[in-house]
Amino acid sequence: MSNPDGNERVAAHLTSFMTFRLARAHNKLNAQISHYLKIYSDITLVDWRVLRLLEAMGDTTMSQLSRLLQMDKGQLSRKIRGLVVRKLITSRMDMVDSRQQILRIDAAGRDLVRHILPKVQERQRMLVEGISRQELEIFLDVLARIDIASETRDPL
Amino acid sequence: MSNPDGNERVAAHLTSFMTFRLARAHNKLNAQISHYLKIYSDITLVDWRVLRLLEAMGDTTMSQLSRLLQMDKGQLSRKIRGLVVRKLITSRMDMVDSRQQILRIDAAGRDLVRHILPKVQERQRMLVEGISRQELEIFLDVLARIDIASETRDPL
DNA sequence: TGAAATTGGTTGACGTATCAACTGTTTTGC
DNA sequence: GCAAAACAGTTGATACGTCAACCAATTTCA
Repeated sequence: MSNPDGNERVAAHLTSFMTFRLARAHNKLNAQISHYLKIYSDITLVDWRVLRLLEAMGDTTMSQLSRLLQMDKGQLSRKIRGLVVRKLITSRMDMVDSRQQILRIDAAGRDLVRHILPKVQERQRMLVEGISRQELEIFLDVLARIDIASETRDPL
Repeated sequence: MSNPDGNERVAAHLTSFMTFRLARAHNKLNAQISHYLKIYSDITLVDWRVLRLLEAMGDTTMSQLSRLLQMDKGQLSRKIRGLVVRKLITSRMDMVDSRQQILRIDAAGRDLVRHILPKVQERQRMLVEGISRQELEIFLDVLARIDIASETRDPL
């Protein structure tokens, strides 16, 4: 890894504030999409992600959602209850493993997703406007690798 | 480890959505760095970012930090107060514009940054291990463009 | 088989983020 | 030069995220 031509130094410079920039972009993206969701519905960003996942995946469980969304299971538990109360999703006990419950999106939830999705996709399109496919692929690839690398919690 | 059934496969397709992936990576990175900060100090992630910025920028103001961190000014106000109380930074009134106050990192704050920074940089290095310089440059460039694009709040 | 460990989910406590209202200060524009 | 607008920062209400304790069901393995 050590490189006499200063590549490492340059890389160090590049990566300084990398997570900082990522956090910044993330915050702005969240603020933007929350704003849109507020205009077009009365659901929050997390609600949206849960509904979107349930719509795409079909039946699933809380712990699976928790892993996918990389979200606290306690918080998710409360969010799920809210969605059930609002009749956007349903929850029934799993007959095989009675610890878990099977979540399914309801007709109303599906309607909501289908109403909002085009607008979200349009925003998505605007975000990546002017970015080439190749650049986007590299971006997503690097992001995925960072995602994986951020799993280790070994002391440094 | 969870075995990849059909649901996971569909979910993998769904997570190809960029903001979703970005949020996920962001959450994992935050959890990881907060964990490290807890081990090596008693400051939070936001505290760290403020100190790091102040150390790198020299004197600045709250509103400038708010813009840079893309963070709520109210919350920042409370965080700043905490840092001042702990004598990690100082705050004095701007003689030219008495609305604002000038923030500066204190010796103790600087020491803290210098103590933690090497460990943060080491983690940073681990994160980007195996990613070429060119890929990194593209990644950061795309990130910057997404950051800019996420500013618009025009109705879709 | 049965004790110990793991897993799915709930709840409470507490810190943090967000939104809005508010004070005081400076700038803008007629 | 003055009223209106914009700006810097503070505070309060409330929603959200995080951590840890906990219960019940299931799996592990000596």
